[in-house]
Amino acid sequence: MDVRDIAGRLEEIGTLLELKGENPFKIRAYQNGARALESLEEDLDTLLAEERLAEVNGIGKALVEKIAKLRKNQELPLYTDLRESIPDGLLEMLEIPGFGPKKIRKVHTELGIESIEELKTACEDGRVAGLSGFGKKSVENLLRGIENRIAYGRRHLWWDVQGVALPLLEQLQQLPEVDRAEVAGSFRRGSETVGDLDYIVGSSKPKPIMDWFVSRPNVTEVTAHGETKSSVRFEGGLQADIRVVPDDRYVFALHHFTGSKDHNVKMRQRALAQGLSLSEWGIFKKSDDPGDDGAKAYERPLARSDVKEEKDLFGALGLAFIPPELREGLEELDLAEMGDLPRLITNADLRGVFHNHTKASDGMASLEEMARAAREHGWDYLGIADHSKASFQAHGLDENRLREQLDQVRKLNEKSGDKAHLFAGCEVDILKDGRLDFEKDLLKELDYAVLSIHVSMSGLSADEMTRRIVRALETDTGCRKMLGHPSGRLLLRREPYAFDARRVIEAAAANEVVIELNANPWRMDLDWRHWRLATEKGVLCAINPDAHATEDLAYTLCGILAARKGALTPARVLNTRSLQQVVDFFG
DNA sequence: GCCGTTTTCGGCCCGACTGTTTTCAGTCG
Repeated sequence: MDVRDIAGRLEEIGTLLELKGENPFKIRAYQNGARALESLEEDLDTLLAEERLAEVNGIGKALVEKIAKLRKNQELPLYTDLRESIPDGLLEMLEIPGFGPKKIRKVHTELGIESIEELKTACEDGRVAGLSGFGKKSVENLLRGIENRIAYGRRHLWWDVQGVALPLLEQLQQLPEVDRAEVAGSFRRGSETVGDLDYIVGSSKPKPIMDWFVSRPNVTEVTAHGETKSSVRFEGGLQADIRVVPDDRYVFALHHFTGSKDHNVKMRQRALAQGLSLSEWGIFKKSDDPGDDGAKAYERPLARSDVKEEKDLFGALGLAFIPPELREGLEELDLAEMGDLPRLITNADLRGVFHNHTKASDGMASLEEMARAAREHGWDYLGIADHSKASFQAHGLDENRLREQLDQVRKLNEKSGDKAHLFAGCEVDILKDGRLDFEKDLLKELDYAVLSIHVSMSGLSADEMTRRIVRALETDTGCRKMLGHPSGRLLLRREPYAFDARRVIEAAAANEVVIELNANPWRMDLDWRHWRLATEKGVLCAINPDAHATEDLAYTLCGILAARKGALTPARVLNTRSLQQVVDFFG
C-alpha cells in the first residue's frame, strides 16, 4: 500500500473504533496518525528504514508497527477483526446526516439494528422514538436522511454549483447588513467537484442575514438556523452553510474555510515555527507576559486590525498572497516565501479556443454561428474540430465531408463580419491499435488535429492504452497535433481509463504535441494534478471548451480554474497567443 | 494511541447548533 492508502486505512480503523464505542482519544490518535502520514515531508520508506517514523508528531511506537505492516501489504489483525465484527450497514448509516457513531451504536446495541432497511422500519414502528435521547424530531430527520441519502452524499460539478452559488453570493453582498461575503471551500479553490457550499460573511448584524438566507426560494430544507450559523439544502440536494463573523475576524474565517485542510496544516505549522498560532479566530502570539485577565493573556491577538485582506494574513507569516486555487498543500508555501508564485492564467488572457463542434457532427450550431459567438466572447479565433468517421454515433465526418467543411471554413474566413477567424481542425479518433482515423494526405491539409479516444475505452491494460496513445502521438500527420481529453473520464460518471500519464506527457513533449485541458465541466481533463509535470517537460496546453453549442463556449471558465490549479501561466497556454502567432504555430 | 513531563500517568480543540432534555449529549466542521 502507498502512503495515501495507509492513511486511509488508519482513518477507517478510527471510524470502526468509533462504532465500537472505543476511547475517543484513541480514535483521534488514529485520525491524527492518518493526517500525519498524509502530510509527511519525507519519504515513508526512508523514515521506516532509518527508524525515524516515530519522530513524526502524531505517530508513536504502536502506529509505526502497524504502518510498517501495511506498507509490506501484511494483514492487520486489528483491522480484519474490526471489519468482521461490524456490519457494513452500520458504516452506511454514517452517511445519514446528523446520525453519528454514538447514535448508530445505540440503535445497534439496544434494538439489534444492522442495516438501513431495518433502521427505517424501526423508525416507522416507533421503536427508535422509544429510545432515550431520541424523540419525534430525531425520527423525522432520520427518515428524511434515509430517503435522501444518495442525493445528499453526492458531489456536484463545479459548473452546476456556480449556477446556484454565484447569484446567491451577489444578492448576499447587496444586503445592507453585509460588510463583505465570499464563498469559501473547495468551490473557491476551483475543485472539479464540490461537496457543499460555505458562505463566509463579515457583519455585526447576523440575525437578518440568517433569516434572509434560510428563506431563499430554492431552499428545500433548513437543517440549522442559529444566530451566526445556518445550514440549508437547495433543490437538487446541494447543501450550503453560512457563517457570520465580526468583520475583524472575516479574513481568518475566510482563509480557514477555504482550506484545503493540507494547506491549513502547513500554514499552522509555519505560524508555530514563528512563535505564532493561526486559527479561524486570528493570529496569536505567545507571550511570556501574563496580563490581568489570567491564562488567556498568554496568547495575545497579533494586530488583528492590521489584517484587513487575505494578503495581510499571508504577509504576517512572511508569505506572498497565495491564490485559492493553489492552496492544496503542495509546494505553494515555499513558492510564496521565495516570491516565486506563478502568474496564473486568467479568463481575460484567452484569445480563442480550439476544440469545438458544429452541426456537421454532433453540435447544435453552424460554423458561422459558432464564429460569431466566439467573437462575442472577445476572442480572435475559434478552432473547429468535428468528429471523424469512427465516431459514427456522433455523426462523424468522412473524408469527403471533412474536405467540404474545410472549403466552407476558408470561404467564411474570406467573408467580412463580426466573427472570429476559424481554424480548420478535426477531432480524429485514435483507433484501438493507436492508428488514426484519417490518413496523412487529408490531415496535412488541416490546421491541426485533436487526437481523441472514443472507441475501445475499456478492456485494454494500462500498458496497452499507454502504447496506443503514444503511437498516435508519434504519428506523422503533417499538421499540428493536440491530445484531446487524455484520461477519458466523465466526472461523477465514469472513471478515467487506466494509462500512464507520465509516459504520455513525455511522449507529447518528445513529439511536440499540445495537450488539451478539456474545459467541459464533466471532463476537466487532463487533470490539474498532472500539469506541473507537463509544464516541467515543456508541454504546451490548449484550454478547449469542447463546445457542442454556442453557450458551451463559456465552459472555458472551468478550464481556466483547472489550469490555475495546475499552476499554468499564460506562456504555457497556446490560446493566450495572438491570431498571427497561432497561424505561425500551425505553420 | 500519542505526548510530555512537575517523566510512566493524565490529558488530549472547540464553538455552534439541534434535540431532548431541564443542564447536556451528540454531530459537524
